[in-house]
Amino acid sequence: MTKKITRDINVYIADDHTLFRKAMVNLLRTFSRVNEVKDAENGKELLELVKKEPPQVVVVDMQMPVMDGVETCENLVKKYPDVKVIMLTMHDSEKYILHMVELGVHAFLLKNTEPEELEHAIYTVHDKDFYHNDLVANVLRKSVREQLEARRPEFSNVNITDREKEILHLICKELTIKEIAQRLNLSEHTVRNHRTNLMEKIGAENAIGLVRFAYESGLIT
Amino acid sequence: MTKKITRDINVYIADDHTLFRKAMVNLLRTFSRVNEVKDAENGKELLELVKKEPPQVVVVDMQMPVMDGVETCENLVKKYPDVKVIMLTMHDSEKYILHMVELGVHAFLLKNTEPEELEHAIYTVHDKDFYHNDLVANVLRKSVREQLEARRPEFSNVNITDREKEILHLICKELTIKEIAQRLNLSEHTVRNHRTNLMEKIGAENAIGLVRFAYESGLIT
DNA sequence: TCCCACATAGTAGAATAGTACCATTTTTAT
DNA sequence: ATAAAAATGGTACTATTCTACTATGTGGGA
Repeated sequence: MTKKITRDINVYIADDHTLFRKAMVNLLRTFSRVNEVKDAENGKELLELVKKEPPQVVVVDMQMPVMDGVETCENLVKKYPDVKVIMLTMHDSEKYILHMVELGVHAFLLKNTEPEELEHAIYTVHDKDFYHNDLVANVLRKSVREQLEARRPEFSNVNITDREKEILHLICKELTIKEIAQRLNLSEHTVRNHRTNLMEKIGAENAIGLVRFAYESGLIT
Repeated sequence: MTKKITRDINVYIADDHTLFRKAMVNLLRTFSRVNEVKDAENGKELLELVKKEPPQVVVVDMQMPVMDGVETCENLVKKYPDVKVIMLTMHDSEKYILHMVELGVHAFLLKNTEPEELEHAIYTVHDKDFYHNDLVANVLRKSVREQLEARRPEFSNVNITDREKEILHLICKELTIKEIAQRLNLSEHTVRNHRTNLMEKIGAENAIGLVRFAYESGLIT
């Protein structure tokens, strides 16, 4: 049986920088298994292209005006579950990557990767659904392990008392000071003082900052 | 500069089946970078060996009497954080793998993998801390995605406009209405209306609820 | 073309949050 | 036992949020 490489993958690319985008189009066309290549200036254009004729793979820049990669990805995975999404980015920050994986991105590549890796990624997402490079794999592993840490409610830096912690929880539940005071059988003054002290300790400008802290420190999940 | 392969890795193996264990010892000795190889019948014996002279890598069978791989692993990563642990198993069940990663295992291999993969895994955990094969990577990814599903069933169908999203982001940054209005060159009234509409859509009692939504829906990470 | 969603802007008043202090009692740690 | 930290309650004031409406221009979809 002869081994014949077929051009079996259509790839669309979305990036707002024309020069980069056109260069990518040319590069993609040199990949042996890539068949048709189309390009879009932003996520919105890309969605229109996909609507007309869904490709096997799309390559999306995360930073775009009009409709950025995140939003585009959300739409794509929801409406076209068979289209594999490869996200390109300059940020290797953990937050972004984790969020992208949660959304359902099939590969996550930094813009300084070698063309060979992109080619490999395209074939892998097409054949096996997901391309695992070390970048993503390390983030995932760290996340899973940190979850374990987060399960025991200890704060890293700031020393928050039990009472403060209790009140912070209730604040995060959208309770007002009055409601918290009632629930805990305390004076409103007391609750307000606790909240003020919390803001002081955490360095928050307002209650919003408290909630942010609660989420980011893992107190709330 | 000449490239010389040094035998720089000591490997200990723990498995209760003598035949398999001894065969593994022989196999390990054929690996070009493996230096000393010692073997143990169970986790307890292994820990004693490690205590005397910590190796770079240990290979542990998950199913063992006396002290099984899980318990052994817990002990090892706690007391000897520099020793890399490769877990061997017959089960590819998700639960096991996730748990092992949480505990801090550095590689997870099925017993039917090729010797070459074991060799590669040993070098990788030694040089880069963690060996990511598809088995583990897929489990991790699935876990991360399932978490997302678990924490937002009801938030999915809210339709938030671009402007609202933009303002929600700024609210989460602890900006007041006044500050947001200034930054976006809008009337304070407009910003307030957007926020009110957001609260309506989301079903929030106050700004706290908006921030919660932003975090729990993954808008903010 | 007509309608609707969206973004924009407004008024006015009630409710709540936030600032800046101080005082007392209880618990905890040295 | 004594000092420190935490929890409680207070006054007085200002700032901001929240509610409940109305209204206009614009762009996209049926």
